[in-house]
Amino acid sequence: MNRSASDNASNIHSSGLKATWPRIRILRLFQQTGVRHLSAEDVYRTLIADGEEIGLATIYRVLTQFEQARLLSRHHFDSGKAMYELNEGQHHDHLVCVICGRVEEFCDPEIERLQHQVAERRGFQLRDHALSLYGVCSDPACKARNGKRDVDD
Amino acid sequence: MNRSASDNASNIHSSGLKATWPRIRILRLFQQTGVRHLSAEDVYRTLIADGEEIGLATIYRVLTQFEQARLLSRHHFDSGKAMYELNEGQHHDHLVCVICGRVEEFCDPEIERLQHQVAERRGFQLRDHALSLYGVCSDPACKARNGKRDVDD
DNA sequence: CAACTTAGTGATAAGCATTATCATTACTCG
DNA sequence: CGAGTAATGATAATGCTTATCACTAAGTTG
Repeated sequence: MNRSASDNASNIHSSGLKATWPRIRILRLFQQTGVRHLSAEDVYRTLIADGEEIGLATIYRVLTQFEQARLLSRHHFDSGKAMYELNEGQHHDHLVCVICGRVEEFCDPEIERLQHQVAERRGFQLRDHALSLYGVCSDPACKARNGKRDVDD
Repeated sequence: MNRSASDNASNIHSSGLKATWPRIRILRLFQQTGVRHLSAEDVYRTLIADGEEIGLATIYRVLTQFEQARLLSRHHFDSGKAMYELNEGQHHDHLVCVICGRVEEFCDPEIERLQHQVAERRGFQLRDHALSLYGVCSDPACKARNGKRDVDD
């Protein structure tokens, strides 16, 4: 726990940020194995529940800084709230369960290739891309609560 | 203009909604060739500029109803505000210019197929999917104002 | 190591897109 | 046409996020 704190300190430092307790605690939370995708509110509630004293404003500020520093990446799914995850280099896309909200990741090189092809054909210089699939995940509880509608495509 | 108004009236009617002036005006705006993708604010400002008397609350209400009636479809790009476009049946994805905000559409059956394949493999029952490519469009003005960073993938 | 300089924190207010409320108005159908 | 109900629009409220600002703490210098 102290070891990972110092690791984080250097990570944070090398991004040009001071290694303060709130930043270390936030980064550590994302490094813990468990749920990979967290909203600002999620982070806030988790840390408060852990007995930490931290303000919501700090959470938002630090998440933004970490995103700019490329320590985290931000995604906007359909929920209206931004979700953050640890940036571990390789790009990937998301499957979002419309029932339980769980997020799975996937990586399909062929889709990536086709995306670049489309952009090139249209004369777009690609900067970023986001692919999200929404559906009912494999959890039996979600399948059970599954309503009427099916694929929209 | 009157002809299209009555066309709209029946469109709206067959969705189980009363054919009121605000609804007719909003639908007509989307049917006019021109910019296909509009935010609630865009719709509001355009109608006000046209001398119409309409409230912003009505815009939001009607856009939501039209989306549920499948007359329009809604997209969340990175801007934070929802964009609406006329729903003409076939699914497509979007290229969004990060400089001028223009939205182009594309349709790639192979990407669609691969998306379904991914969902199936993960045991997801697909409901919806959204693919947006962000980049600098082919407009010379946008290319000129193009900064440093390149593809992130 | 102590004073210093500046960045960081947290409570709270403000901002922006969107939704809810509610009295007034306008469709529709008989 | 007139009753009944749905729709409108002004405004208040909500939810997420960013800005403000006095105070605290990190890192630095003498």
